[in-house]
Amino acid sequence: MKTTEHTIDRRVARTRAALHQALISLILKKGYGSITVDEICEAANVGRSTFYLHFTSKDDLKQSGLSHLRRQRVEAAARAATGDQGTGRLSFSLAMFEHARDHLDLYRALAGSRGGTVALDTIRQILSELVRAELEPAAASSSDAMPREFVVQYIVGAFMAVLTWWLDGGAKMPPERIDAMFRRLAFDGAIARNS
Amino acid sequence: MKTTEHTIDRRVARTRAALHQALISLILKKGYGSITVDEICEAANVGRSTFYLHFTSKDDLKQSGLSHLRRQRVEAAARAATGDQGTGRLSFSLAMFEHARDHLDLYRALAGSRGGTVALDTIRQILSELVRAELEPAAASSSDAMPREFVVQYIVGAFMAVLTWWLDGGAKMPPERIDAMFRRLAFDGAIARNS
DNA sequence: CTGTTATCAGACACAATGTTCATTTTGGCG
DNA sequence: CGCCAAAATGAACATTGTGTCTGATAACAG
Repeated sequence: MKTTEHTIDRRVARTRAALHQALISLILKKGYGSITVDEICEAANVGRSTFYLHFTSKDDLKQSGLSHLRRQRVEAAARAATGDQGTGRLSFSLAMFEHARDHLDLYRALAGSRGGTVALDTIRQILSELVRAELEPAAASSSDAMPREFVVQYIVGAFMAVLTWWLDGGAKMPPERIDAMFRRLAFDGAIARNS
Repeated sequence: MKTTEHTIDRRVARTRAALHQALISLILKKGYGSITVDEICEAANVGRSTFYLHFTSKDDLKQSGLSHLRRQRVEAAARAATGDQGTGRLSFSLAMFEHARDHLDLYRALAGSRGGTVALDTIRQILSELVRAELEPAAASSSDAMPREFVVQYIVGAFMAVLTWWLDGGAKMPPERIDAMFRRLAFDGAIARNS
C-alpha cells in the first residue's frame, strides 16, 4: 500500500475545491433551489460519477462547505473573547462582519436572500452557540424570569437579519459601522420609549 | 352558459380546502421540503390531475394559502394601530402572537423550524411592511444617521426568531408574556451595559 | 330533469437522482 | 524513469417525481 496517511491526494483536493467553488458561484447566479447536480459538475468540469464519489448529494456538498466555516468561526470567537474585552459583550459580532467582508461571495451565497434554508439554519446554530456561551457568565443579569434562550434567539435573529440585509445591499458600509449600529440597538433598544 | 358569477362551486371549495389542510398537516409531519404532490393528493383524497387543475405546483399551493394570511394580518394591524394606542409602538406584536396561538398548527407549519424558506420569507415581508409603517411617523427618532431600514430588519429579524422559538417549543407561555418580553428587549435593549 | 363543470384514473414524455462498471488518467514513490 | 494504486471518466440503467392530456364518470346549479 502507498500512503493513506493524512495527506490528501492533489486530485481529490482539486476536484473538491472545484465543486465547492462551482456551487457558490451557481448559488449567486440562480439561487440554491433550482441548481442540479449536472450543472454543478459541468461548471466544475467534473464527471457526474466523480461527484457522487465525494458527496452523496447537493446538500451534502453544501454542508461540507459549512463545516469549514463552523470551525473557523468558533476559533475566531475564542480569540475575540479572550483577546480584547474592550468591546464589551457580543464580541462575535465585529469579527463576523469583517469575515463576511473578506469573503463576500461566500457569505452572499450562504446568508444572502438566495441560498435557501440549509445554510441559514446552520449559521444560526453556530451563532446561537457563541451567544449562549457569552451570556453564560451574566446569568444574574436576566433577573426577572426571562429565559436565557429567549434572549439568545432574539439577538441571533436580529443579527442574522441585519447581516443578510447588509450582504444583499452589496455590503457597502464598512463592518465597523454596521457593527456599531447593531450593538447600539442591542444595548440601548431599538425603539425610543414614548414617554 | 350558466353562471360564471362570483359564486364558487362547492366541489372547488372542498377540493381546495382539502389540499390546503393536507399540506399543513404534512408539513407538520415531515417538513416541507420532502413532500411530494402525490402525497398531498393522497392525504387530501384528491386526484393528481385535479391538483394541477387548481394549482401549478406545490409552491403555488403554499403561496395561495399565504395570500389569505397577508390580507388578515394587514387588516388586523390597521385595527390595532388605530384602536388602542396604549401599547406604545410595535402594535403588531401582541396581535401576531395571539393570532398564532389561535391557529397553532398553521403557524407551526409556516414559521416553525420545519416549513422551509418560502413561508418564512413571505411572513418576513409582511412584517417588514407593518414595522416600516409604524416607524414612519417617528422619523426624527433615528437621529444619528441610522438607516431606517436597518432598524426595520433588526426588529423583524428578532421578532421572527422569537416567534419561531416560541412555536417550536409548543407555545406554552401565554402570548401576553412573550409579547412583554419582546417589547422589553426592543425598548430597553437585550444586553445590560457593562459599566 | 338537464346541461355544465369538476373530478377521476390512467397513460405519457420528461427531467433529475443515484448506482454500477469497464476503461483511462494521473499523482505518488521507489 | 516506470510502476501501480487510487482517482476520474462516460455511458448505461433503474427509480422517482413532475406536469400534461385523454375520455369517462359523478356532482352541482338552475
